[in-house]
Amino acid sequence: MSEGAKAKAAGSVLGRVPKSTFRAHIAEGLRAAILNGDIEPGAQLVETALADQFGVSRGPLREAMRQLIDEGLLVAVPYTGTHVVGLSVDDVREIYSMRVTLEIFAFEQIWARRDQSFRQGLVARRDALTACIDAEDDAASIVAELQLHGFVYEATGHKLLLRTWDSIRGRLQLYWAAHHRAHGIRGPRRDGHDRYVEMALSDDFDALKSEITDHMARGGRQTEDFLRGREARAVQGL
Amino acid sequence: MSEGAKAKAAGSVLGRVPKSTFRAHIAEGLRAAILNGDIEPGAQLVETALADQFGVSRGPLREAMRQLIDEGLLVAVPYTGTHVVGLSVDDVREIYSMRVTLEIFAFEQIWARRDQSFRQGLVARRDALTACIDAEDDAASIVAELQLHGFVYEATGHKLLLRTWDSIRGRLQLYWAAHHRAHGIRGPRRDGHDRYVEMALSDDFDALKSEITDHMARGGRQTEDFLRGREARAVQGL
DNA sequence: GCGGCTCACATTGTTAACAATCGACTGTCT
DNA sequence: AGACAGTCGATTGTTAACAATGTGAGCCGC
Repeated sequence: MSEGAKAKAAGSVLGRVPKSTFRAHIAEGLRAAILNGDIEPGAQLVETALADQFGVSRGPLREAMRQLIDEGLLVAVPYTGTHVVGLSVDDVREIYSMRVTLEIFAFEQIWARRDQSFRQGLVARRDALTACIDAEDDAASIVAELQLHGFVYEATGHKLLLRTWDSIRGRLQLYWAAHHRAHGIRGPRRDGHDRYVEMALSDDFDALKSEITDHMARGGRQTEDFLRGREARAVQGL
Repeated sequence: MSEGAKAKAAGSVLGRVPKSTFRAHIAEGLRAAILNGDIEPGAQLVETALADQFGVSRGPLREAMRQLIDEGLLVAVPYTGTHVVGLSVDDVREIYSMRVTLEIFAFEQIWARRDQSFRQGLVARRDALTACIDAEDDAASIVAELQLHGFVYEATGHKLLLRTWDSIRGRLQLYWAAHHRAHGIRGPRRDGHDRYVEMALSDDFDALKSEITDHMARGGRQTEDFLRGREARAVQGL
């Protein structure tokens, strides 16, 4: 994904050279498969089978898996196996509490530098998100919401902050995708983001801070409830 | 390092099984070599040479290098080479601004749960740090200071936060180690940390917040000054 | 003398075979 | 019947050879 961003920044007009390196393709494909739910949380990944499936050798595949491990989507224990990370309520709490802190920090960084292009970019992504919500396209709205929030992190120009957001985004998407697959409907509805963007463009930083806190509290509660229901159903199923 | 912590948690009395997996050893060795300055910032790392030096094949070595890349200590461009990350004042600013936010967040998380063991652990690490400073052992004091701050992150029990701290710690240590090698003396002297710990154990959260902000501002300024001097000297050297 | 081209070298990317380790099954002994 | 040791299969860790790519030197034509 950072490749795409780089290409766009450099001028996307000339059609993006393949740039080789299987590792990147495999990582992308695997990540998509996990977030799509083609591979369930907790499932084991066997290197030989995956290498066969992707049509490559185990070397590049292992490196791609290492990358997903660092992204927090996989967990590996030496000589025994690697699994897709499981879903837990604690993780959701950690993710959302972290998001509150990081996103307020992001706005602190950019607050005085919010220029026209920032406002336009934010509004454009808000509109894209509401369009997806109105079209009832859950998968697209997940991506759109991540891009809306991600835009703030990018706009700060804070590379370390953006890196940290990237390390969280994957797991957040994992939970949202699982929620979407289970219930079909998901996430705060459109007016929630309308208010968020409104505050982000206002001159009242404290109001934005409490809006972010509320926004995350709503999202976190929703995801936690989904998870608890899932756990209850799993116990019933046994 | 997480291995050591795990071994300690499991009971370090029985002398630590090698636990196999070259990858971890190599990563540890390489990281130490970089932080020691045996490999200078900006230097290129050649896989074959390193593999030869470590006495292993390129496979495990590549995976170890991938890990260091994810830690932000190396940068790689496909088919051309991988280098130790260079030192830049922007990075220092980012690291220290991030530290302010993360460390305040950490104390928010643990503030109401500061029990006896937390206080004792904090004081113990403060004492260890002052001992290293009094002994004028710079290398040890760098580690001690990282452990003092790291203890706060660990105490929160916030896995995602700890993970984020881990991703920053390496680069922070890189800058401190470079500073140490250049000047021989480094870091805020002991009373700075005395005050920090005092505030951390007090009941005035706002006072702690401003102490953290000041603490980081001092450290950041010091590191930035060192870097600017280094750059100036490099230009002069050309 | 200078710009572009070719070619060889250095380095990384990839592959397939081999070795080490873990988990479960089975058979035996008490 | 229960517990324990040995063994087998599955999976990951490791290795060395092979292929693809980028870089720079040297050469040629102008």
